[in-house]
Amino acid sequence: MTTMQDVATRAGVSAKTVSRVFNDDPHVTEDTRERVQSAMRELKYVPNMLARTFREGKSAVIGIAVPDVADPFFAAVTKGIELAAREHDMAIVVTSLGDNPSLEQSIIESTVRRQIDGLIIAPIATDQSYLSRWQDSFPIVFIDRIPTKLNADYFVEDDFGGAFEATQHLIAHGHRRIAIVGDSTDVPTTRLRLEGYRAALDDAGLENDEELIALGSRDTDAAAQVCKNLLALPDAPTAIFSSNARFSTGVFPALQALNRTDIALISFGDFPMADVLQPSVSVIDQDPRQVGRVAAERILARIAAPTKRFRRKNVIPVKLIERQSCQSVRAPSASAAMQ
Amino acid sequence: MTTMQDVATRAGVSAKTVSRVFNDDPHVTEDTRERVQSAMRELKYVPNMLARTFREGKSAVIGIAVPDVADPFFAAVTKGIELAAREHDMAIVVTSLGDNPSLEQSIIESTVRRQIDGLIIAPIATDQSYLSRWQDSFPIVFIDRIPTKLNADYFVEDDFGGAFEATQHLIAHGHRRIAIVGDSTDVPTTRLRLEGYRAALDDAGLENDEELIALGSRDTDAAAQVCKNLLALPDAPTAIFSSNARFSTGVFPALQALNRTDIALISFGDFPMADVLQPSVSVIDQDPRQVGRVAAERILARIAAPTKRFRRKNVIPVKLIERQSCQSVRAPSASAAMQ
DNA sequence: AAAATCTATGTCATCGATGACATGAGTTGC
DNA sequence: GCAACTCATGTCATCGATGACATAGATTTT
Repeated sequence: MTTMQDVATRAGVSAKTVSRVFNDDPHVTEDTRERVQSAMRELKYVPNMLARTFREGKSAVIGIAVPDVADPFFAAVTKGIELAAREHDMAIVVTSLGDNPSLEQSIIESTVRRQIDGLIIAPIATDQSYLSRWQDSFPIVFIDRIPTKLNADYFVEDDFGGAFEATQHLIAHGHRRIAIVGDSTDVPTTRLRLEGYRAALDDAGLENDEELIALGSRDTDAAAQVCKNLLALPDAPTAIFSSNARFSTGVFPALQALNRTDIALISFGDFPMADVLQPSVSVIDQDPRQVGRVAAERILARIAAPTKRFRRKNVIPVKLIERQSCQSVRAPSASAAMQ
Repeated sequence: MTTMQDVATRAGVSAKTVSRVFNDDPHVTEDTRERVQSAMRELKYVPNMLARTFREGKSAVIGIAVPDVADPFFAAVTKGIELAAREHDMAIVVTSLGDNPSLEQSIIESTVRRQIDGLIIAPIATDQSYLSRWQDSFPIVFIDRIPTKLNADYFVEDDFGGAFEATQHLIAHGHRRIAIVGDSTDVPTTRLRLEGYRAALDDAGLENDEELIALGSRDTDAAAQVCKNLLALPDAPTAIFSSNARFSTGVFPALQALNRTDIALISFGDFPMADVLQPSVSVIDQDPRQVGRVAAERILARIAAPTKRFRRKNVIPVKLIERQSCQSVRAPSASAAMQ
């Protein structure tokens, strides 16, 4: 590993002068500059960023913590963050939080030790108060899910609005018995989506049948099972609102396996191939890449202007993409109910 | 930011003693240890990893460079690497190389400056000789694509074998005119898959019709277009071998749009929802998570035993997952040709 | 009892780059 | 001709943690 001192010796100057050349300090003669530069080339000098950033106390790194990097939604968010970060020569350190909320804090702490300059987190636990001690060391931005027991910037999708619109859409297509499938209401996102769902039903004067509220699934397979159970009910739903994209990839195959593609389906969150499935699946689209970008830009803005005030709570609008999965009224009981 | 010195002052000892307590050095009296520990707690001391790793010259970070983090294949690879890395308390710095080969080197260099302890790369350029200068600083492992103009460890899927098997599978189902769709043959991976395809045709005594070799697409949309052109040929193919998963997500919708799901399709690389499409798509499965894990383990093994010798070239077997998309002979011309 | 050994703790230097400040040579102005 | 400046370059200290080595008591060995 070549250091500045090595280059300095080779060029017959002091390390400081090499530093000056490297940082384009104007107070260096053309002659010296050239000698240093060729020494750098000969020795293939590559700066040790660790040394520089350690001195600055910063690392030029944005930490990212999401439930799962391999999830298409978070993968796209990560991409958005990366592209924004690169424009400022910052790198990203990515961490998956997994699905065990009790590990969140320790995973985050091991990231924080690396002196990150900012943290973007989509939390899985129900208490982020442990983050407060770092709030004046570096900016923290929440995405997808709002912080709990902590005040911090966040960028979330319009969970309530999207769920409301999705449910309303199903109602407009004649459905009266609409189920909601999703994970636990411990997740604020899910809670809001449930509220949106309820509000839409209320708005239409429809009953909130608790039997149709099938939340609490832990993974895709569980969601598929829940879906099967719903359809086995005496008074089964004619439509399903899947409150997150990951579970939709479980619900859809389940419907297909039961040969019940007559059941309408709408998904909160687009997912790969949703547009070419048969029937193609209507979704509430969230534009994850954009979420990543705005979160990264907020981090960068806060780094650049630590005292400036910003809007804490940011709700990103979502968009209904209508496809086939709830286009026609396929539910006989629903049309009967309309009379 | 609390430093060891702060803790030391609070506990009335020297920084070194704090360091000893932190690193479980046995030469500390129980009394001192407790005093230091409670000082740490009171001051919420979090070690500055940057300082420690800077001193060691290492960063406890594995760099990952892939064409696109948001691609499901590479997202899964990344996850595999992350899980293996975490077991050794290492973090991952992820970078997307994009699709401009001329940027590869500079993107890698900015990652290397961070004193990474290892690099896992799925390259996009056709010359990695620039990496040679770091080969004795830290281990480098290639995945998915073999290095060009450089000797380094690699873990690739069995491109030739997988393509051979896929093509043979189509042939076994009665297809005689089989097209191959994919990106440029500049990509070694694609070249090998083309060879596997050709070998299978040769084996079966079938002609290699250059008209059916439709490589060189740059993205998903281009692949879709190529697919349309193929079907417009006077003597159109009855089956398509899509040489990568990303393009399959373009080819499938194209077939669907043309209402030509009678055309058999097999994809090199599984992709989300491939199993629930109609028809579900047969694939050559690569197990990206495992690729990530073995690559990470190699990096860790090389760090642990720098002089030990390892197998450089590693080919990971692939597995044909048979689904509906080429189950039955739907190609009339093919069955006619069999007579 | 002196010497050898061990124990708990401290002091100092170090990793690489870079700010603060110093130095010495050259230039300008009166 | 010398003060006042400018400019190129050097020296030193620093960031936080930690190895190498030192020291001062306590304990054991002979």
